[in-house]
Amino acid sequence: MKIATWNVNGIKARIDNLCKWLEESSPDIACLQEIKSVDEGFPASRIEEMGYHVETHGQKGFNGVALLSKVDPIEISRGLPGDDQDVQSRFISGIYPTNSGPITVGCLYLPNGNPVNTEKYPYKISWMRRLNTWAKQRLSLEQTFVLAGDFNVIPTSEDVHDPAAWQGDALFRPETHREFQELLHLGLTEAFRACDSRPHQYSFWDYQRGARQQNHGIRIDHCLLSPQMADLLHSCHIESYVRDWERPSDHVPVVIKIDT
DNA sequence: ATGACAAACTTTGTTTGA
Repeated sequence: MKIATWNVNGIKARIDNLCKWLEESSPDIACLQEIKSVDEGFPASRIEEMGYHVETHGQKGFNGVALLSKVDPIEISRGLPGDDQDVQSRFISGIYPTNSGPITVGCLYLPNGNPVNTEKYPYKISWMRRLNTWAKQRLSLEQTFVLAGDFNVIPTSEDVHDPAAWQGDALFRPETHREFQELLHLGLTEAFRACDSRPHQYSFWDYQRGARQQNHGIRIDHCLLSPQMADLLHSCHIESYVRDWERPSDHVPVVIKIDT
């Protein structure tokens, strides 16, 4: 089965591209970020007509995440636990039946964190610690899960065109890398790197400065797998051609294939 | 140092993103 993550940068502006992509790529489960819509404004019916079940966790104007699936979920949970004051819609998780038993899919839009000298950066770091707690709890139960989404983390210098330009940026700071490594050290597998050792494979290109044409990108959309999920991993690839469609998102889908 | 592009709301300017 195919599980995909894609930051669509606005569902209302991207609905045509999304339907075209669902038709062509046909993921079994799709994690969407930055839907930038409240739940009532999400164009669910067009997606349902294509045979997908739709679950959203929206917000007015920005953020917002959604889970699309060919099979109905067993259970859906909205929001990342650990901070009752956090009103930003950045996390939704679902449990889905497969031939290999139930799997949990966590769809996340991790805070960007810039500018780093504002409250936005500590919010990012505390959000990463809450995500760590979420993962640790499920690892202790030996659950089969994937955390898929826009992590807003450039893992290494091989995942960015110009590392020097990103020094000090919230996506590339040592403390950000430390928190990302903490997640990996729990025993999670970063699917793309487990499958593909080539440097400079990107999932985001800025709209500005001809970044796509010059391949000035960054790899910030990731799939982190629990050991039980990593055992099922068949492959992982980035569908970068979607960036060249009319009116594209600045992110492209990242897809994992699982042997179930 | 920063914001050349895009999306959505606060709508003919502003906020946010990366």
